[in-house]
Amino acid sequence: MPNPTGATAAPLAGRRAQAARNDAVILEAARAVFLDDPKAPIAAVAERAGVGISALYRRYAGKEDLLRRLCHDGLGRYVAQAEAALAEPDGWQGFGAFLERVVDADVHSLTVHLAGTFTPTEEMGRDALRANELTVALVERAHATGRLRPDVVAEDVGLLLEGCAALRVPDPERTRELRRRHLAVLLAGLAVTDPPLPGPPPAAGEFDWRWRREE
Amino acid sequence: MPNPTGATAAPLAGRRAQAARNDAVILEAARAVFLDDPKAPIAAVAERAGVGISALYRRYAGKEDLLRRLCHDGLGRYVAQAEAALAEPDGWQGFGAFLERVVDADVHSLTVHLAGTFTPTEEMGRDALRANELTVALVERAHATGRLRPDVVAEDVGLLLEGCAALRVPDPERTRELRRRHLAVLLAGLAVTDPPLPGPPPAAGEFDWRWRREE
DNA sequence: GCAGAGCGGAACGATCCGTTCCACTGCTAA
DNA sequence: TTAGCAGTGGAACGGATCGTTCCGCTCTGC
Repeated sequence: MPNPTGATAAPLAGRRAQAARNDAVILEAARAVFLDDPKAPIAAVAERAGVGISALYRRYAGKEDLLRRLCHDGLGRYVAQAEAALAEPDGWQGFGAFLERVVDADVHSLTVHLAGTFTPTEEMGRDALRANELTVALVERAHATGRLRPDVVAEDVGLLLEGCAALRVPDPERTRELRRRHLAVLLAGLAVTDPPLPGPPPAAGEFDWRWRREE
Repeated sequence: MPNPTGATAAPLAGRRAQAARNDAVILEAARAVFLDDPKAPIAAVAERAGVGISALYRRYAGKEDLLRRLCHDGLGRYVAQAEAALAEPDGWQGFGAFLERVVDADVHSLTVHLAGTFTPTEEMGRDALRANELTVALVERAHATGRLRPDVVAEDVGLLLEGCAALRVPDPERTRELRRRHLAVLLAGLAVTDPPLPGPPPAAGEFDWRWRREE
């Protein structure tokens, strides 16, 4: 195959420009591939991006490095969405909109499902902590509106997201629709009702086991 | 193998007894292992059962055969639970109890998550069809009570189960508790409320793609 | 022109895993 | 008592997968 990059530089580009373009293309491809299957081979990323494997290894020290970057990005998105939600005037609506956006962007698959496949950096730990704080604030604010049933805790958010992220059909757009439907049921169930939830609520750190280094 | 000499009949002893015991032990181990990880190696099953690999291959033609058996078992459980639920007097309570039992027994992981890893038999097709019919009947009956929001369809059940089955922590007992909590939220959300669910409901067969042979 | 950045993709080595195979054990039937 | 064999444990094999390296090529920036 003599033709190098699939992305033909129509007018003028130069090797440097192509490299810069590949930066984005590869990252996007990696996101799509690992979102679909967290254990996908790295070759799949290269193929999806339309580049060779070398282009990948020029940018990342290895698979773990790429995964770490992806996961960190996801964490950043989560934090950004949470901050945006906290800026909304209505606490309950902000809470719902936050969940919807996170589910839509499949941020959960980028963070939790990728965790454990690499050794986390300190900065990621800090970001994870910040994400946690923001989630707590989000739930607190929702509680303040009186619309959220009182026995819901911040850690429940992880449960909801995990449940939504599990829904998956071959068509991505349809997946998004089904997840929204599921989330709508969940949100309806989270609104104030009479009977309290059964069992002790998820404790802090109970969903962190994927992050812990053990085997 | 008939039992010729009237000496012993009830308490099988010796090699025969071990074999009979292994039948159950292996099946149970397989269930536990593949429930935890649908792609687990077959050696893990043998190890968990405390037997050699030969003991496994004496009973099943191969991995696919074992998986098929396990999945078929799960399908049977689903059908049995559905039939039991249909026998309950209250349609809404029966619906909820059915979901709870299916989630508790992790039947979903045994059926849907194992599908696609083997070529299904005709009988499994028939059972799957029957499971579908029962689910429809269950939802219909729940609707008849007026407690279930009208825009919920039978295929939504798959969504709920998928969402619950996705919840998982290292401790199985805790996993069960968290799933119950999640299910309680979902059930609360399924009760009658004002706003209709967004998007078209999941269509029939939309979740069958795992069953289809394609790649 | 030319040095080298950037790239494609074959090749390599390390696992991993399903399956087969063989030696061994201790019932069971004669 | 003993020959035969059902039942078993586990090493060994062969195929597949995948991360990573490496080599030769192209084209750019100077």
